Amino acid sequence: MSEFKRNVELLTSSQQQLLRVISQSGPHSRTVLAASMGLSKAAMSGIARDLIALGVLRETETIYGQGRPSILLDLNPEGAFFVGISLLEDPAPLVLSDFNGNIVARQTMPLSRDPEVIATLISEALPKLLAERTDAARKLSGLGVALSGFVDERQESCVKSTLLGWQDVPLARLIRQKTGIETFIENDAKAVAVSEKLFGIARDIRNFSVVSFDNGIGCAHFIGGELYRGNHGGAGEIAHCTIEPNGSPCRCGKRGCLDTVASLKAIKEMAKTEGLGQSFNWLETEASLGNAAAIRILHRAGSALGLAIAHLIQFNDPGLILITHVEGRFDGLFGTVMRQAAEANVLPRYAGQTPIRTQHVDGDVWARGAAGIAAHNFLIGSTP
Amino acid sequence: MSEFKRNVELLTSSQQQLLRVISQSGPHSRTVLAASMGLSKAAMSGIARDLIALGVLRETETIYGQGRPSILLDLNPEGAFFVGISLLEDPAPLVLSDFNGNIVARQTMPLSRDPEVIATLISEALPKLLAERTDAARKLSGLGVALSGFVDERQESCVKSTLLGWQDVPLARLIRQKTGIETFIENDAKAVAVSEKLFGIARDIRNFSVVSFDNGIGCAHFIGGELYRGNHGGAGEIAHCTIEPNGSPCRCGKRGCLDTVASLKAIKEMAKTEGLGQSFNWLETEASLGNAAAIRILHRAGSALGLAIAHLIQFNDPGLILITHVEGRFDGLFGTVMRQAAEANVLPRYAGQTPIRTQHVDGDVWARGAAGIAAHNFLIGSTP
DNA sequence: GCCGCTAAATTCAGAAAATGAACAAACCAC
DNA sequence: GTGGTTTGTTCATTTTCTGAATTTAGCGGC
Repeated sequence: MSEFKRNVELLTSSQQQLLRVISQSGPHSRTVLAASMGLSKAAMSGIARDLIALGVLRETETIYGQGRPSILLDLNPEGAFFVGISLLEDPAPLVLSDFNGNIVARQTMPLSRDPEVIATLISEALPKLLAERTDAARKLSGLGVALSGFVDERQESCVKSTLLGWQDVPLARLIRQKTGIETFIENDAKAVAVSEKLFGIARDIRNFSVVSFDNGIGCAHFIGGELYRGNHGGAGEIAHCTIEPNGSPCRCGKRGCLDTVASLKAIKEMAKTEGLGQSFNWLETEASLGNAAAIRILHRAGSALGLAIAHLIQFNDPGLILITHVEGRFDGLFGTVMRQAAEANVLPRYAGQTPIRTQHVDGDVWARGAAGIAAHNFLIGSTP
Repeated sequence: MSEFKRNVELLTSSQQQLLRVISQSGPHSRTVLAASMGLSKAAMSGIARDLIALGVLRETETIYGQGRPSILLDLNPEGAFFVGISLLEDPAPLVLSDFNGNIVARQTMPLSRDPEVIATLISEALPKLLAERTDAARKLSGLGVALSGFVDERQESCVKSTLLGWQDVPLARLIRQKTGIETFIENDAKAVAVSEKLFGIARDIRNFSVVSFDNGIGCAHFIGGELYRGNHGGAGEIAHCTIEPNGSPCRCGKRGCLDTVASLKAIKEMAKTEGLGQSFNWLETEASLGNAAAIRILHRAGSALGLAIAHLIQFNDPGLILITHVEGRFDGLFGTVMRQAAEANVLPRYAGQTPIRTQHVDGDVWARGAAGIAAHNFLIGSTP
């Protein structure tokens, strides 16, 4: 299966640096890029020419100003392709993604809890996935896997996954051995953040945090244009920050975690114990009709999430908070209270300074994010 | 006065990169450094030779293993000198610091609120400071100023300082014009963090946070070996995170900020309203003797600080939390409660994983930190 | 105490990459 | 058009980096 392996070492360190700068700061002209890399225009000219010839970069927009117009250089969406796999669903989706995050092929495979079996299933599903786009297969440059749990700093081993029942499973190595493709694994929320940085709304923002709102609450930070994983790979674990001191017990062993109040799962459970319907949207509708219990639940959840986001802003001063969600809505009571709580609990001089965006995403976020992890390593991981 | 200006441009970008890597990751052998910079041992050999000849680097420890022993390369403390000035005290201290943070000369000057006057006072005090060590004066490579307030991302202008009554004051430019020395200004807590990274306990830790416990509570993060300033220069503002929802009003306009409960000033004020002595150490003594009011105050403050630190750990997963303090103690009730609260409010699997160290520092921290800011820019700021 | 063994650091010719200055290209404003 | 302005390219020169061989400095076994 090693015919899919692409030789990344063909790129010089300057070429890699250029890709890194573009992926971190967005498209720019040769002159700007040269300056920001500390190189001469002459050098940049040659590097850009080579990367365009290789099909990795391309010229996009032309910016007209005083003198000769400048031509923006950007990653060529067709320049490299990545496979992304999500282990959060059964069947597990496999996607083939280009450099813009467009999904050009899609497959599924059964989910297993046995790492060896997963590696085998992937290596069996890959030919089917790649058969749809043989041109992309030749430019395949990496494979990423998103899972729920903690991943070590090398993005190689799953340190702990409650969902999968794993502890210290070197999944990336197993898959790399079976497929011959450069493989990295990552926590689900971090994968989504990478995907938003490379493909989404956060393209040219160097510092931002993504909060993924789902049955659990995940979070990941980009700092200085790179994914910040923390010293033990645990950066962004806002779900278990104490938001209601002496609140309800959490499955983590503490009390009053954000997860027990504001996650979709918690909201649904609170609704259930109040004898209300278990759909988030139904709750929102009831709240808008004046149902006191629904209002109470959504208000409590929204304030909790808003307070956590306020802490995030106070602590890290990001340029953007991006809340992604598959289910649910942020245009009702929950979203309004969340925004109000966030505004009310940051320093007044910072209130309104940090945009909080919410974004509805489809069910392929995790797989697309996993592909993003591979792309991020292709771009950033190559030269530290 | 430009005879003090040192030409940094004499260093090639590889030389600067080497200094940066050493300052971020601590001393290492040539072979390790070559690998981590992606260079050949041959290239490293030459670069190291040149920097040693320039007096910027030096060989320190010899590590014996299998084969030829490796020799660690480290910054030469005598390789560059920096001036640091603190605008937090009156009179304002000026220190001349070497690359190890050793203060080799010290002066004071009167404090003013007029930026022009400050620049003039500095340019007048400098010759006195440098006269004590003419050898160091020749190697002077930068000047840093620490102040209480917000500083812009270029470390050039003070965006806002309540203490000094400033708004958008381009202090660094003024000082640079008067003295001819490369000048940077910085927030007090961030300056302390830089100083601990370059000179202190956090030398070879890439990700850590410093909490400065004083009349106010400051905080700054190092991420990826570099000071993280945040998108508006506000990263680390933990003092105004809401720790007691609907708590006492804070001077910032919100309620229940950490600052209103756990700062030295807040503790003293709470003691005052309870009719107790106003010294922190006295409170600790009383608490140990069973004084209920003293216990209550210290317990409340300690839990609040501990909770904020737990959030910090959950959000950013740093490799170290370093609490610096000039006054006060952390070996009594306050410190114990703080540690317990911090442990109790992080994910159980992370509890105990993040060391929390407390460190008593002398009154020159701010000035030394300011010198560190200059050194940090000399090392890191040169090539982004 | 000598002989391999290992790994760090150095040397040096050849290869690779970056520079600088001059130049071509593309647009705006008048 | 024509002058002004800024981007991007070309190419000989200079700087920097690499690769392989070599030297250096200790370790361990006998």
